[in-house]
Amino acid sequence: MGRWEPEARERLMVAALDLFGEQGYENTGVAQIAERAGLTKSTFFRHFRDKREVLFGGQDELVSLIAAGIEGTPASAGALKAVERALVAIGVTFTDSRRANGPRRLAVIAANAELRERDALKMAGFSGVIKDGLLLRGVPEIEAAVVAELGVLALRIAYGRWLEAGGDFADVARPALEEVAAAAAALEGAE
Amino acid sequence: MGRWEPEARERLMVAALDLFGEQGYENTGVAQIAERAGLTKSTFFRHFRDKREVLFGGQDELVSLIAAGIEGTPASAGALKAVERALVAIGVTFTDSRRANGPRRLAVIAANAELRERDALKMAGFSGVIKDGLLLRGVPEIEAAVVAELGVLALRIAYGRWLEAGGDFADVARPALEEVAAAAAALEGAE
DNA sequence: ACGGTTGATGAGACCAAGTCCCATCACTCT
DNA sequence: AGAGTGATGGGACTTGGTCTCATCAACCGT
Repeated sequence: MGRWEPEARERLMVAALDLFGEQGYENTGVAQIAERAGLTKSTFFRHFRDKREVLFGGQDELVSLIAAGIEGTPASAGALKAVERALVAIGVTFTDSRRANGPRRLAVIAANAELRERDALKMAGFSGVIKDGLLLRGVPEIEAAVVAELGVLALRIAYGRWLEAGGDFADVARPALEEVAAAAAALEGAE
Repeated sequence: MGRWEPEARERLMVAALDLFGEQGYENTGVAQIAERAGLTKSTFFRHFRDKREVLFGGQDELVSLIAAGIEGTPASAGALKAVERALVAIGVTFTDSRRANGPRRLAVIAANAELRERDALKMAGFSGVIKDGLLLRGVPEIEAAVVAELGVLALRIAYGRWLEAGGDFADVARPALEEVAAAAAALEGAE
């Protein structure tokens, strides 16, 4: 059965999310996920490097979009503007179907330390691309690191709001970044 | 042999770092680490929840110190000042022996995705305690998140400099936080 | 000195994640 | 039809991680 059925990857992701939600991430075996998708363990690991990645697919695409968004920003613009363009750029991947699964996905990740690890690394990856992109534009080291962290924070905030409210991701990303930047600029000195 | 020898945990950490450096993290088995320490696999997992944690011990202590550092800051002080106190507070754990192993440890972590994941989660954990501590002080949500991220960034920067230069951790942590805060305050708007 | 208790360890069975290798089947092209 | 291609099935194998039970040294009270 199921052999050569299209979208094996999609089927695996759906099956995994369903099972994780029903019985928890740790109580769900890879073989079980594959079975529900009409496939086998071998095929699962052909599509995903490990069990976690079935929940974190598409990161490479986001990284590319972020890098492109920064690189495509006029050299005259500031670092924050470049990050804003990056956040807007990734909006194209935030589709309705992703939004539908978002809350379940977040709940599963929040309930498991192994998945939180992967999520943290994913965010660190975003931060890294942003920082590297800014360094290429000549932004000083510390400023690049600061803006990268603030950008990722804005991304997380915007993602949460987008899951709740829907609509165009850019419409939540821009205000989120502005709020974060405003909070940063308003800080009093530490001495 | 080696039964009841003191500091089994220490011996395991040293053996692990040695073996990871010699032959890589992935080519080193838990049984091998335990053997070099004169112990067994069972005992290894009694001291560390998993293979990675042998490189990340002491996080709980840091988290406690951070929380205490923030809580012990006068309510009149700003968020940045509380974070500064937290960074100074963790300085007591940065001993000479830790500094001696630091570079090797960083190299091993950098070379392995699994370990980078754990490291990223560790940093996210720090960020979380800081943020929670600031929220308890009445700092607004966004500002707390911003300052927490900046604090962790300063922590990473300070740790790198401390590994190079040595001395009192507080003497590198304070300037690092000031630089980060200054870079954040100097940002131009995103519009 | 003796026996019981405690606490860390040893030993081994066991499960699941992840790797490898090879056979198989559907589809395509010539 | 026959060969090639690419995704899949299947099973052996390694290793991280869990669990249970036995063991042994130190301590403690009588």
